[in-house]
Amino acid sequence: MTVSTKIERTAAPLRQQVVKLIREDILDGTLAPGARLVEGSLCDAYGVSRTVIREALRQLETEHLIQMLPSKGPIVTVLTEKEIRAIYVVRASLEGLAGRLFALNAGEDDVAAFRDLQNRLDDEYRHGDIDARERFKAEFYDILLRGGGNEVLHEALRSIHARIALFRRFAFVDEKRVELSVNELNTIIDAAAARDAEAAGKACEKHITLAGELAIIEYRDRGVSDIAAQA
Amino acid sequence: MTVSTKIERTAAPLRQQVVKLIREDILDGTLAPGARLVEGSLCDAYGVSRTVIREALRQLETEHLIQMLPSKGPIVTVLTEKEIRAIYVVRASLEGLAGRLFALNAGEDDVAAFRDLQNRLDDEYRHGDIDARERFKAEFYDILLRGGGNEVLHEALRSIHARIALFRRFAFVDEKRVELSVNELNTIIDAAAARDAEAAGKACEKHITLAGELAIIEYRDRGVSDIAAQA
DNA sequence: CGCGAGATTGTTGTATGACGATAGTGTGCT
DNA sequence: AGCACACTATCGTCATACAACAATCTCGCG
Repeated sequence: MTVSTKIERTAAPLRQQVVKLIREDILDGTLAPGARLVEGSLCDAYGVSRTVIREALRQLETEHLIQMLPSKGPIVTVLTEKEIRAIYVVRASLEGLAGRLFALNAGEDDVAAFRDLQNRLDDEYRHGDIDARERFKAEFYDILLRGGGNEVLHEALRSIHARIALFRRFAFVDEKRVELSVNELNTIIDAAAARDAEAAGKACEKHITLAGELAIIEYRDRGVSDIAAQA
Repeated sequence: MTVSTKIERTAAPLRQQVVKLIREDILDGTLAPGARLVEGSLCDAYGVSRTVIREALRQLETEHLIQMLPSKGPIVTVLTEKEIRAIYVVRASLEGLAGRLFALNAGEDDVAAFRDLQNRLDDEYRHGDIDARERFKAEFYDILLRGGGNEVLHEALRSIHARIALFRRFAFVDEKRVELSVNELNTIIDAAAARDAEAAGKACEKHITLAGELAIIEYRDRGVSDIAAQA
């Protein structure tokens, strides 16, 4: 159980802080897919009672970040190739919707934010390191979804992004993919700013469809499936 | 706390049975939007410990079926008009995807099941009572999503359907809407059986967009918002 | 020396009781 | 009547306990 920080007992439901910490540890790979989450260890690691841990696990389970093996306990979710494909299909569709909604509903300030982002694309994304790219992409989605004005979609995509966080990172590593991404992002922003809902939607969808194909390739190349075996 | 059944202490995690029971009580209106869910009462009602109840609440909260009011406790989620709109927009998009996926991926047996359903459309849906229509629609989605072969989409739509279960019922009440639905369902099934992904997708999407408009009208007509006021 | 039965351990599922914090409610005093 | 204060209801959290079950280890027996 090698886990990042302990918890500071300040304010806001403890369990939410715990959920956040565990989620972060899963998303950044500290807790690898297949890793067991033993309640007792988590109590020690985060310094809270089993009650809190268990409730946090319940939530993470509902978010599909962990799976309960019957009479064995929770493990970090191990995705199969089929599941990854399925997720990317849904994700592509939802992000297509996000693109359309932005074009339809975004305020001028959102468009301006997109344009600003576009200006920083070269510095921060093309020439940035992995973390910079990740931050950039987070900001991109922030603007895209805020502009779309659909909180339900926002939440749904947040959930989906979390489920495949490990694979999303791959896209930031492959330099060839980064070049493609830059073009795609430019296309999306241009279409969105031009209020061309159809084009923006298609561009977003295509962007994710390609990302999905890359994710599958990476999934096969790297021994991600090995991790599953250890379970 | 007027709640349906007690729990029989047999097998399968108690909390899952409790989640199921509470969920059913919410979906069928036994627990109305805005109703408070007091842990103690739930313990009595379902005959389990607070531990179990609290974990169940955590899950229902993540599913958005209940909301936690800070320092007040959980209530059955009260949807605003804006949220309903947002949900229907996402739902329309996802069901559009479901239609396309069915056309692309369904096996001949799925198509046959659809055709069979189509034959029963008149008897069971057009001339059925509300419960019959609800069952029919459930079967429709079962086939549609099974044929699409995307479990992630299946799950996402299951969740969305649960969130607006109360509004979905409206569609089964309005006779004029039922006639429209019959046509739409016929269109969907025809397109899906013809493997016309584009047409099937569009038909599914349109079906839900119309349903969403009806839901909003019903939401305004009936004093659904009154319930929110009591919170 | 190997193998299987039984003991031991690790972990979850569930229950119980306790306590502080907080918000709502009621009561009594002015 | 108005306001302050005590009381109550409820949640959040903790600690503890125990049964059920699986995995593992051990020891005795062939």
